[in-house]
Amino acid sequence: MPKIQCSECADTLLPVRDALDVISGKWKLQVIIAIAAGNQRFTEIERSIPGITPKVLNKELKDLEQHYLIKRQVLDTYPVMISYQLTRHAKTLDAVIHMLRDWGKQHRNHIKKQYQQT
Amino acid sequence: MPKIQCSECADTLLPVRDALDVISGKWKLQVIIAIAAGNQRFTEIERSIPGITPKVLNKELKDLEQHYLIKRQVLDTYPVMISYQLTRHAKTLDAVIHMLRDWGKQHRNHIKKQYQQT
DNA sequence: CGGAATCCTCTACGATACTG
DNA sequence: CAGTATCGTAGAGGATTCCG
Repeated sequence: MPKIQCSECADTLLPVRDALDVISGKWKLQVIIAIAAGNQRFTEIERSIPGITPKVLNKELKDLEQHYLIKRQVLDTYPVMISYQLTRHAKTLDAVIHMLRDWGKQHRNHIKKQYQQT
Repeated sequence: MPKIQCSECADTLLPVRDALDVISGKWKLQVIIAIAAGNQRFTEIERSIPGITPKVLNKELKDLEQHYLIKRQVLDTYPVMISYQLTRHAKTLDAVIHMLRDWGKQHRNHIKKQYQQT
């Protein structure tokens, strides 16, 4: 008999899953960082992320837009240009990213130490 | 020409990726929570997580052990029993999980508001 | 320029059954 | 009890080419 059913922690699991959906995957974070760094146009972003293909970038941009993390803007030029920019909502991710980065570093150190001991 | 190359932020990307590797995926967090909740034995954990199969649980447990998040202990009984427990290192994940949960909640609210406006 | 179309591979995850 | 073995599926991501 299980001591505690996990159903009660849906209150934790669901939001965490929501958050992870937004930032996990191979490219999402790199795209966010690329735009945060000042790259606004499709090709600009594409070239700032080595290895990404236009198809994948396109999909990531759409995903991020659906999550209201970036805004797509059609510039009235000829030829038409597209500008992508982070929303205010996207900036609230900063703290999360920093925390993940710090824990990730600590984790890697921990692993290394354990490895040296054995 | 890209304004800023993403290579410089490997210092962020790599640790974040390390952290995400540990907690992303459909089951990792549920397993951690199940063990934190007091389930120690394989079958106990299995029954506390609806829908998980032994094969998948086994893989997750091995992954978590490799990351030094849980410890596998063979109990000297007959028949032999196995006990899984969180390490001290695993507890350092708490802050990360709470942050993800909070941001996830806030994110869901944000989405809902935007949806109502349109 | 900013994509869309097509085809492909690889890994996470699942169902079911079996074993020391 | 604590797993393995086998088979199968879906989706993420990749390579290449083409389009308005």
